Amino acid sequence: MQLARPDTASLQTMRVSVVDQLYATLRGAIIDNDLSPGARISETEIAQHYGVSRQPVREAFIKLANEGLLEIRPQRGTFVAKISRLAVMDARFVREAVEADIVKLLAQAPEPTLIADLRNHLVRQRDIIGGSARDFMEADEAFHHTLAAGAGKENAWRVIVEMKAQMDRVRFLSSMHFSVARLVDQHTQLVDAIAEGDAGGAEQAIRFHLKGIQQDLPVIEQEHPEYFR
Amino acid sequence: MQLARPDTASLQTMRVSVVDQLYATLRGAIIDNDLSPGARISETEIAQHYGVSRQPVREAFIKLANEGLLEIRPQRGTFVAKISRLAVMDARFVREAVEADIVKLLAQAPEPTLIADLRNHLVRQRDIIGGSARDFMEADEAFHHTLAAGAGKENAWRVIVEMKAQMDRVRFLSSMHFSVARLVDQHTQLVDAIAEGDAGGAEQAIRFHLKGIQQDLPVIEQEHPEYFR
DNA sequence: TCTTGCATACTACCATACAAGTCAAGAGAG
DNA sequence: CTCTCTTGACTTGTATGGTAGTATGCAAGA
Repeated sequence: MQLARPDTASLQTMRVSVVDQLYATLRGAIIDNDLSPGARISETEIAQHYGVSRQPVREAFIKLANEGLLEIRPQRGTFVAKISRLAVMDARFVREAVEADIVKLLAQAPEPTLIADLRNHLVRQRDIIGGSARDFMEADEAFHHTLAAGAGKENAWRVIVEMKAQMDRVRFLSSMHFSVARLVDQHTQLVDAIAEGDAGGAEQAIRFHLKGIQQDLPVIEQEHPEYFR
Repeated sequence: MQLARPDTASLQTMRVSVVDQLYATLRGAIIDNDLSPGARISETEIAQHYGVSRQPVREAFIKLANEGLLEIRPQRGTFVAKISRLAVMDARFVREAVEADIVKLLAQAPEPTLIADLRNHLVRQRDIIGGSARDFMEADEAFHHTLAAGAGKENAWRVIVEMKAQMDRVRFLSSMHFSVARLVDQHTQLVDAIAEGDAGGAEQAIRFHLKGIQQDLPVIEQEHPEYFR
């Protein structure tokens, strides 16, 4: 993975600060387990690797630490945060609470254009069945984002994205376990309930859907105990 | 407000980094409206004021910007974020969703020690009636924190704290409007419902309680339009 | 064998210097 | 007077140097 160098970067890309590029790159690497929980990384090392100074690296580190993805131990080093069972479960809890209220809102006043949009997502998701886990995770994120955006809760979506980061690390590790088809079925039930204006059914569907990780977590913890705190 | 200087700081206080001290100080100043929405602040200015270099100030700024309390405009300046009606409403929405699920959990298995703890909070809150708004806001925060902690959702509480920051700025401005007695009554109804194991009642109580800001917001926006985006 | 002291090589934290973008005031031309 | 351009004083972004705290390995001693 190569970060755009100042000299090679054109004027357009200069709009995005070095910090933001580093942040996005490192965040993706952590979630995709390219940087494994517990791994040690240093400001100097990353700075040299991408050909930038230590300062923007440091600031990217701070952002990731705020998100719970890095652990900065003063004068000791910086490490990819090990997965905390409690942190994942709490993230799941928050996400369920927020998304439940979102789909209730949607079901109380179903908009045909939104329903159509969601059904398009479902079609795309079915195409992915049997494909790569990475592709499905992206499609899944787009689907849930559409739900939040449809309810006019873009700011709430930001919260969910933060929570998702914790969960997605587990998701990625468990990508060989979960059945994409089953998840798409759950999405379908959710959309159906929203379309019918069945707020209770929609709430039940999303809550059940988001409880899925509760089954994966213990399995992953047993398979990769070194990734857990 | 004076930041501890390195030479005066004893060995114990050295544990807290300059960044964290600045962050806490500035955050409080913003919420208390000492730094008003739209106000311009610069890294250099703050650094000189507290006798530190620009770097820790900058990092504190970044943290506050991530929280939506500052707006950093590259090469232009840094400003206290104006209050966004949508951001406040979304923060309220997220908070209601999360706290609703928390109190449902509590009501499903009421713990006598927690109930007693909550009732102690209520007593203290009644003592504050007629007192300063600042005192009540602290007591209110402690009460809601006890709810989250009682459900074992400390990580969820962190999310709420972030959301609260947006709301508290409005709260502080509207402190001459709201009736502390009414809020304490709502807290009492909530605790009663939890104690009785009435999950539905507890949920209804917290949702109603947290909708209060919806009445304050338009009033504040009319009184201080310059604070809003 | 185990402990203790110390040299050494790291680390992140903070200070400082430089670079680059923004904006407004003012000089100068029309 | 009005418009344009330039200049310079800001701003934040990035680079680099210095400092104190921490881990580690080794040597000396119990």
